[in-house]
Amino acid sequence: MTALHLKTAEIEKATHSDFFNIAVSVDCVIFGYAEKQLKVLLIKSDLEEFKGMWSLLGDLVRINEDLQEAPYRVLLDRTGLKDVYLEQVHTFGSINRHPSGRVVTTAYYSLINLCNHQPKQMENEVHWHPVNEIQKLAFDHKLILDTCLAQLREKIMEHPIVFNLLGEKFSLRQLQDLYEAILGVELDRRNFRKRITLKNWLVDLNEMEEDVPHRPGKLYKLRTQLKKEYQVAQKQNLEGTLV
Amino acid sequence: MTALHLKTAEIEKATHSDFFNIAVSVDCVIFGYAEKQLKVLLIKSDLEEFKGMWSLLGDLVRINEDLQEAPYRVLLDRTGLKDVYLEQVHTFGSINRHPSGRVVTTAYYSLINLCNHQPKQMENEVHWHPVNEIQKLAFDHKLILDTCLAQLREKIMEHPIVFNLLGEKFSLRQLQDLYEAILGVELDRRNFRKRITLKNWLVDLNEMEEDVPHRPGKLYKLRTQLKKEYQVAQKQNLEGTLV
DNA sequence: ATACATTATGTACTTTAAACACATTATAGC
DNA sequence: GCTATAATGTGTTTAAAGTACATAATGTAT
Repeated sequence: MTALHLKTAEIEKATHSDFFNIAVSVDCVIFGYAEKQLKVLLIKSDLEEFKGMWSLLGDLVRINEDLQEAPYRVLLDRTGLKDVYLEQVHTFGSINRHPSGRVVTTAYYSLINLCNHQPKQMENEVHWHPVNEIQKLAFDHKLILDTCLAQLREKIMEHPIVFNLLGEKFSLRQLQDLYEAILGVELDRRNFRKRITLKNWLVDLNEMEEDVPHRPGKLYKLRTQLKKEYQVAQKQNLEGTLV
Repeated sequence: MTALHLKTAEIEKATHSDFFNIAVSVDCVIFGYAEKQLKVLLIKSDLEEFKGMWSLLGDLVRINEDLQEAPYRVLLDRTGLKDVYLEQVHTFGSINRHPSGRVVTTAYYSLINLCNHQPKQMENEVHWHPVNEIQKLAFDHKLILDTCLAQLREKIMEHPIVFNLLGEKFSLRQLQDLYEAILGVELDRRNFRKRITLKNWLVDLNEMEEDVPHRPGKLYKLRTQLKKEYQVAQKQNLEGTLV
């Protein structure tokens, strides 16, 4: 008879470490976008075994918080961002994935608007890294990053989620640059425009780009309806620095 | 400073229950196919709180096994099947999802050939249930089932995985019945044939159905190449009862 | 033999995707 | 101011894939 089929009274009598012998953590692949590059927020690992290497932001799940709330807490603590877009991707649980003990970790990726949020990010050895320049990371975090990136790539053509990486207003060129940065391929400008406009995700703002060294493009925003559904207002920043 | 950033020496000094206070389990949504219905293998819950209700097959992850091995062990123990097709879907970790304590569970679905494997299944209050007749289950298992079914539905048109639910040889009608059972919709026979044959998944065996009360259809099998990639030989049964 | 059910195959129409051409509107240099 | 340049905005053409629907072929049952 296995532990899960014990009755409550029995499970309480059992030795604590019989059941609670694996730690549970979350790791966040925090994606940002700047300089036409997809970036990920990393922290210097302070474990001896991974001295000098970079790792994802993560933490143990607390006894009094839901699993799905843990990544929100990690993001709030480390970046000051609230209500970001988060998606669970996969749970990694190889025996020796963490040198300090048995830790099973659930990976989430999040999409945040890098432009609006510079202040808190540089503290504590936390830095943005271009995704395609990352060769290896501490723990199994490179695998986790690759898994999250693959899932992100699969999702972006069907669901309007990349707008979490952009400002409120953007041109189609900016949007295409973003898609190209994520997918790692070049896209045909005319076909891209057609695919996007057919999805009816965007609203033409009847405004033009300003201060660009070429012919200004029209500005668009994500439809309000979809914004509610797929995009999360970054309240903290909206009430502060944002337009 | 959080636990994950403690150095190894420090983590060992800390109280055990500071870190290992959440149990980790796996739950398996075991899909089978019979009588033109998609079925799932369930067990009678023996927890007081869910007396008389059905639940998924699951177990705590052991300290000396990888997370991804745990569902294989559960399937081997409960059904006797080895090398089945398994896919991780999602991890559920709400605080109160398990009445006996804090348990985070990772859900997997598996596809097994129900025809080849009758012997061990009936022991221990384990039964097959038609998926579309299931109203509620113990714990959050109905949510887990729905999540796995949704993921299965998304995957089957792009990846040749449903063949794990069928025997070696099958007619296009049998294959269509299976797709209809999984998707819960009726499909046009002629268009279905076209879509499947365009994918180049099948090999025409130049054999016909036998003992059917109508005109026999051609028999096909999954291409060997794909079988290696997506389908796992059910060794135990292949060496025993199977053709 | 005939009626009937099921398999097997084909055709026309629509939608989607890919490759490519051209006109428009701004900046920059002269 | 004029022109070259570079980016934006809008097409067309062609092929591929998806949908709706029709017909012929092959078996069983009466």
